[in-house]
Amino acid sequence: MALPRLSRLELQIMEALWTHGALSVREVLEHFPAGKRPAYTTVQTMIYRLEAKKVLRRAKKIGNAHLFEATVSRNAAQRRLIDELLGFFGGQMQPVMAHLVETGKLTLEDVQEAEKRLRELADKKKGAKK
Amino acid sequence: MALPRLSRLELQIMEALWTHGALSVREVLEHFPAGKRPAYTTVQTMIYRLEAKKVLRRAKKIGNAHLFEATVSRNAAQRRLIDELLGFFGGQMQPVMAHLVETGKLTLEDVQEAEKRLRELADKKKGAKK
DNA sequence: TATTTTCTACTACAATAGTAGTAGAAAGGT
DNA sequence: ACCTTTCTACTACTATTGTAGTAGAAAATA
Repeated sequence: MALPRLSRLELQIMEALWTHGALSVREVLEHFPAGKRPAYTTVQTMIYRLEAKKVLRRAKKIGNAHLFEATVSRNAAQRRLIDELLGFFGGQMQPVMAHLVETGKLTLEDVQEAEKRLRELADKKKGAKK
Repeated sequence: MALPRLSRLELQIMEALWTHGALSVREVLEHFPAGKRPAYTTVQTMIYRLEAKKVLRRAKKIGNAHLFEATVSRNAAQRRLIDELLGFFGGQMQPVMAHLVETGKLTLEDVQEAEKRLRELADKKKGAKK
C-alpha cells in the first residue's frame, strides 16, 4: 500500500520524528512552537492515528511511556507532497518557479545546482541511448 | 479576509472556471475527466460552498441555469498553495528542486528562465541600493 | 508506602470535505 | 397545453481532521 495522505497536523508530528528520531507523545508536543501547542491528548490521538496508518510505530518503552518512530521516510512524504502540488499545476512549472523567484525562496545557488543536475542527467541519457 | 483554503475538489472546480470563464454546474461537471465524474449535485454543492466562501459568484443566468465565475485569481490561489508547501520544507528548496529535476518535471528551459529572472532581480536590487 | 504525577487507552464531539438524494420550479419540446 | 428534461434549493449522511476529556494503570517521589 502506498503511503497515505498525511494531513497538516500529521505532517507536523512526523516532522518532529524525522528530525529527532524516536519520541514520546510529550516530546512531540514540546516540539510544537510554544503558544500554539495543542492539548497533550490531541497529539496523542494523532499519533495513534498515524500508528493505525502505519507511518509510525512504537519503537520502545521508557518508564511507562512509549517512544514512537517514523516508518516512512521524510523523503517519500515530501515526494508525495510535491507530486500533489504538481497535479494542480498540470506539470506547468513556470508559475511555480516564478513565484519562488519573486519571493526570494529560490537562490541563485539553488537554480545553478538544479541546472548542473539537469545537464548531468542529459549527458547520461545521451550516452546510454544508441 | 484572505482567500480561504481550498480543498482538492474545490480547486478542481475553480480550475474549470479559471480556464473556461463563467460556467454552469453542468459545464463544470463536464470538465471532469469522464470516468471520475462526481454526481451533478455533488458539484452543485461544492459550487454553493465556494459561493459561500466568496471565491466565486453568480455571473448571469442563461435559461434557468446560473453561470458561475471565479472572483479570485488563479495566481493568488497558486501562490497560496506554494506558500503552504514551502511551510513544510521550512524554506529549504533543495529537496523540492531535486525531486523536480529527477522526475523530469523541470526542464532546462524552466531553470534557465528562472536564472535569468534571478539575475535581473539581483541587478535591480544593486542598482537601487546605495 | 501513601500521594502525586504522568501515561495510556478510550470516548466524544465539532468542523470540513466529499458525496448524493429529493421536491418542486422553470424551460423546452411536441 | 402537456409531458419531459434540467435546474435550483435543501437536506442528509459519511469520512477525515482537529480537538480534547475521562478513567484507570504505572511510575515517580515524598
